[in-house]
Amino acid sequence: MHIYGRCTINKRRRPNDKYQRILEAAIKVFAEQGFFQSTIAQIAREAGVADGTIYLYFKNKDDILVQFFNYKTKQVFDGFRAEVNKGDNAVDKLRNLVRRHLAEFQRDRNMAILYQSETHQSFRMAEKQIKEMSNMYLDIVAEIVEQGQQEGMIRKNLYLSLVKRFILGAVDEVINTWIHSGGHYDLVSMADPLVDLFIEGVGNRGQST
Amino acid sequence: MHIYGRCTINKRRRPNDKYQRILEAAIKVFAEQGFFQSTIAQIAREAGVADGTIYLYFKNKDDILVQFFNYKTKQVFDGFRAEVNKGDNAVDKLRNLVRRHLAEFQRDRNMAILYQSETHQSFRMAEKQIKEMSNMYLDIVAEIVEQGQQEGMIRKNLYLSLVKRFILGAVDEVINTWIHSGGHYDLVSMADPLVDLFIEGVGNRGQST
Amino acid sequence: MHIYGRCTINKRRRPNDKYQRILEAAIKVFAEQGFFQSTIAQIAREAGVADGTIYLYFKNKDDILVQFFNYKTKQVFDGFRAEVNKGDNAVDKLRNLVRRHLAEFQRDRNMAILYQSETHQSFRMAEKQIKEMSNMYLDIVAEIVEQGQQEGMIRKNLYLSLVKRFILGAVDEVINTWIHSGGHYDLVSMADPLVDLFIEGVGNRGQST
Amino acid sequence: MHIYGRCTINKRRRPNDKYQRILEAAIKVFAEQGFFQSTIAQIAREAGVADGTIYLYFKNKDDILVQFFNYKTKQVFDGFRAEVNKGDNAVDKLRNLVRRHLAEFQRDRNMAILYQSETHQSFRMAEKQIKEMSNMYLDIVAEIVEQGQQEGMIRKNLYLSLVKRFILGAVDEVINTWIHSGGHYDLVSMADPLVDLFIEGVGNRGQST
DNA sequence: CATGAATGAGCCTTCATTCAT
DNA sequence: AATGAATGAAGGCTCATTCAT
Repeated sequence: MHIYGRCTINKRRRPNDKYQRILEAAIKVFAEQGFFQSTIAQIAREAGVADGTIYLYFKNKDDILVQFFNYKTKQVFDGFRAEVNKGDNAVDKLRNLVRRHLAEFQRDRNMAILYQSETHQSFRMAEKQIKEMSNMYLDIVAEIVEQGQQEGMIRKNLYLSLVKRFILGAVDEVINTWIHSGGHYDLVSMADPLVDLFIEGVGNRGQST
Repeated sequence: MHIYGRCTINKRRRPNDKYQRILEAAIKVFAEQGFFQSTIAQIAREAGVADGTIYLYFKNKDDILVQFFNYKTKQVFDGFRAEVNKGDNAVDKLRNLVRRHLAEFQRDRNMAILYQSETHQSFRMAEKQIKEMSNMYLDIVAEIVEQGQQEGMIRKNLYLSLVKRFILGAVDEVINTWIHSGGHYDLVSMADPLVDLFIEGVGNRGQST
Repeated sequence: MHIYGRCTINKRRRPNDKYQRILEAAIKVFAEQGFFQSTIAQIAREAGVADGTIYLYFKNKDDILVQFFNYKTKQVFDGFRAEVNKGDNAVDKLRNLVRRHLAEFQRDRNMAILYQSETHQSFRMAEKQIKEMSNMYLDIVAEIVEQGQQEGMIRKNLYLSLVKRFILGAVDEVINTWIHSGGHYDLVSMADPLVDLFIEGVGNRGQST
Repeated sequence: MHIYGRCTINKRRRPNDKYQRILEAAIKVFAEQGFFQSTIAQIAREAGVADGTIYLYFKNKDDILVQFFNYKTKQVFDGFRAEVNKGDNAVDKLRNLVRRHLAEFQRDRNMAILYQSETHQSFRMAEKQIKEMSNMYLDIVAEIVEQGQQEGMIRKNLYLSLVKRFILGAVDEVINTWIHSGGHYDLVSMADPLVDLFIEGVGNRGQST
């Protein structure tokens, strides 16, 4: 009995470990070579397991990508809302969102790379998950903007759904550039200037030059 | 006599025709299924030629993608500069750029899809071409911004390289959303509101709410 | 305990088995159709494995040929030296060499065919291995001849490097003829008459006719 | 009648030129890369004609090889007989044969390479032609040997069919070595020492060392 | 006669997935 | 649970051959 107890403890921990290891390994390999150019064998080697073992934790290759969005990315995006709520006003909240977004993607570069790649495909493996996450993000932005409008910090004559994309797109591209430049500079420091651009735009409002 | 005239016309057009037909077919197939999930056989069928014929015009599968950037996309981007120059001031120029950008990508949706996909990969087939084109775009934006600063329409305390990404990213995301929503609305109509956001931001500058 | 012993035996034999089976199958197919006209599918069918399995044991099609020379042929040629050493004098040694040569090639007709084919190509897949083996053979012959010269059984006014080719060539051709005639007569019985020709030549030395 | 005469002259010369050019080009390409690794396109380029033109003169790729044996090689071998007949006695004739053999193969190295390759294949494209030519050669040798036996220069207790292979094989191997060494030395100078070996063998006939 | 663009059958090789151990 | 050998379908690419010009 106590013999099996030991096993059970191991079983609940170990497999989970292995799930994590495989997922992380896959993210790394996918990030480096792209999903279709990565092989199960490469992921297995990176994870230090046998090829077949992967199929004990994932239905198939596609499923790894789905799990990436379901588990890894979801977690990150869920953190956004909490972070946003720490802000007092709309601008603070937006700043928190952008800062956290950049921070998380900087913290896990492989995730950042894979996320950027897969969300910009035409035929997306995890369409549902991506749409969901993207919508969550856009909803947060929408809420912030609407709150800001009520607070008087954000103007009202805005095409809201465009504003959402405008903000997400800018952040995305900042990340994308960071990725393709090798990721050697600090991404978070872009947050404040970026939010400033969102709020103020580039226009000169009548001040002297 | 005039009989032969007809023939000559045909003869000079044919080879070019086939290159074009294959390239267009490939762009369509790539756009629909992604580069790696597309097969030479599919492209050939779409183009109405035999599989082997493709290799008379392209070195290999990868080369088709490179040619896409070298030929199709390059042409589009080259048109941007001319369009920009038609503008009188910086804001006009920016508006022209964004409008043309959206118009071209709307005009050729498959190109838009493929361009968006491939430029956001981590391992990019046509890295050189993409970098070149991206830089050209960013240079144009930079020139516009600098001109705007001299004209007094754009404020001077700006992190220029961030502004470039900010603008490109927003446009990119607008296109991306349009693509994933099925491309059933007018993309060009987003140009003016978008440029407005670039210039004015979303902030409320002290007017009454 | 002894239970595992059985398993170990099986486990250690299996992989080797498949390597052998594929190699033998390949030799047979190559012998029958020639290297370039043979397909991986044919070899796989002959070996009773799937096409892909071949690539678990061989890098590619060319590698099978290289392994043939590295493994199969090398082994045969290594046996020559031992056989030669059993002879007392030079003529005995030569006789042993030729006899063993013919015997081995007769014993494995497919090997004989493949060896003859590939060593006479202009562009040889396994150039290095072939050169090495050929040189080993010629060296053996040279040693025999030199010993024979010291023993006084072989005359001294000889162009040694020509003698080597003279002997190897004659043996080769005897094998070649045997192959192309269907291999239905005894090859080894040619050894003694052949060595007699090497030693005595065809000339009539003044004896009465 | 005379009408056709004119045409015949033209027709028989011009096409013949091209036929020759293609055949020579093919021999060169085959010699360099082997039959199966050579392409019609390579041959066409080497001959300075279009791919399709080759099919006006040859039925297919295989046919080029057949024509090589039918035309090129046949011609060379036919010359052997005439050369042999110039000899007075058997040994002279043998010397003439070997000398001419080596001379012809030295004169056209590509022919030599191709001939050696193809005659040693197991599955031979031009089996009939090769057998025929080989037999012609062996017949000549047989005649010489028999004549020599009558003349008393060649001993009678010989296994004739073995002697034939013995001689052909030695010459073949001398050529083969010459080919694989780069063909930079004089092949014909091997003729006399080689014939000496045929006649005298390597044995020491009782003379003091 | 000559051309060379077009064809499409065929082959090598990869790799996701399975399953006996 | 874990393994990794085995599978075989699928795809990129080549090239002998044809045929309209």
